[in-house]
Amino acid sequence: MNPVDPLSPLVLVVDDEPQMRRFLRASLGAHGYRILEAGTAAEAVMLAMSHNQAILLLDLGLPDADGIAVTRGLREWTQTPIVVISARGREDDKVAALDAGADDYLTKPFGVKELLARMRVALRHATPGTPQHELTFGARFIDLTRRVVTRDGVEIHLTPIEYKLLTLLARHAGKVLTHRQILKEVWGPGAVEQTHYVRVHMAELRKKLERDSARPEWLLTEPAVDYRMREP
Amino acid sequence: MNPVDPLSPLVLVVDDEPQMRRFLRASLGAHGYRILEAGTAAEAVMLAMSHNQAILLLDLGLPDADGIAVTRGLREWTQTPIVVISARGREDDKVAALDAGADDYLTKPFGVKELLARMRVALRHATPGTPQHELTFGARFIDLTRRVVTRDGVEIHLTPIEYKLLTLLARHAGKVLTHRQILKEVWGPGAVEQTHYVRVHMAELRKKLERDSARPEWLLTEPAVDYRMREP
DNA sequence: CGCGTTCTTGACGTTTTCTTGACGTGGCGG
DNA sequence: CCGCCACGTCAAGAAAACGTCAAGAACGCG
Repeated sequence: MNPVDPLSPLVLVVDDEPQMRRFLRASLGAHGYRILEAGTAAEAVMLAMSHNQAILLLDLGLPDADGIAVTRGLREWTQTPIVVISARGREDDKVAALDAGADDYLTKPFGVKELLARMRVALRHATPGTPQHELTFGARFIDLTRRVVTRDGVEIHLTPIEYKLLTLLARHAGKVLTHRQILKEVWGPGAVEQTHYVRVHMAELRKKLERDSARPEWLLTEPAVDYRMREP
Repeated sequence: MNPVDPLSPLVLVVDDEPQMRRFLRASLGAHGYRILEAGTAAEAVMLAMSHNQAILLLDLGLPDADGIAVTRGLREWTQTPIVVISARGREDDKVAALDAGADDYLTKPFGVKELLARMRVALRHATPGTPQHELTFGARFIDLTRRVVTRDGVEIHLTPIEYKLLTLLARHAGKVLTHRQILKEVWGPGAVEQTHYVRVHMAELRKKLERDSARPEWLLTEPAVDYRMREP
């Protein structure tokens, strides 16, 4: 799995020890996960709210709050799987964490392979039907897990290139992308000169997604540079 | 919770040691669970098919079959949570069991409180009130326990590969699956390049399941990506 | 061993998608 | 005002992907 593939699950790692974070970043990154890191409970909650991560790895020994309370707090508003990683191995700790809403509990030290296996379990539990990765633009939805795009509730068929192009722009919404960047990502590094490709396929995308393709609301042109998608 | 309340969760305990079963019967019974017991894999599968238990506690060291294989077999047709309880504590054993479809893995000896907590986690993961032993789409039914497919009430004979292909698509209804994913799941990781297989067998499936195989209503093609089953 | 079923493989026609070139439009500076 | 440049549009043909059929290999079973 490509590390920057938008379909690879986003993991929010919460641990105050930089060493542990480095370790997890390396291990998970090598297995195709995208990582988000937090060192405090406050940071963790903030990131959890602003990002649509697929799973959360939570250390209980945080400097600014009790991990059990953090878990309970998260469960008030999100169902993202939470795997607790803790140095505390007492049975009561496990029971408390699991009853607070955690989905699994691993005691340090643990094996990476077991962690990955338990993460896979947690990820496949994610209730089917609820997309973990969804992007919204106006009345348009991009369901990244199902690879389905809808507009006003109606499904829109996109060819592979159109879909790639759209997700690329959507992931970098608000940012201006140059021809070279787009061509490299969608067509591969060999086609960096074919600026024509982008124009043709962008036109096709606009026809399908914009109300009036002559006056685009979302897929905007940045003259002399290239394209940009409006932020939601 | 009243111990004899018919609404209390039914637990299928699979372990060949009578002592262990007695222990679990007592512990779980005291917490209001109803118990069903099996000492062999064959017994376990039979009971699992005839009863609608809420959760399954499975010992890996059974006399007549490998616990991993039992797990995999059960996962062909049921989504009942499976908590593995094993004396084997090696990381590879855990990974194998979890990847085979188990939802949790406890190493003997374990604390009852932890077991109960993990059972609560597994139970709250279970999709509320829907024991998925049957899939429906249109006038077609897939009975996963009996491995029988019907259309308009008439039974349809499917070859093993067709059945695998159909259940794969049906379980991921709505999601677009790439030919790589399909080939890996149905034919195994070695056949990832043989995109032809899918086309031929998909055609066969459509002939049997669709009214007009030229204009499929359920088994849809996603050009240049692969296939997708319409959601019910 | 012979039978029927299922799977693999190849060939070929059809459909969809991509590329490519021609041409139109509009802003901007000379 | 004109021409340049970058972008937008359209359509034709090439390329890739898909659907179908059928022959032969592999498999399981009596």
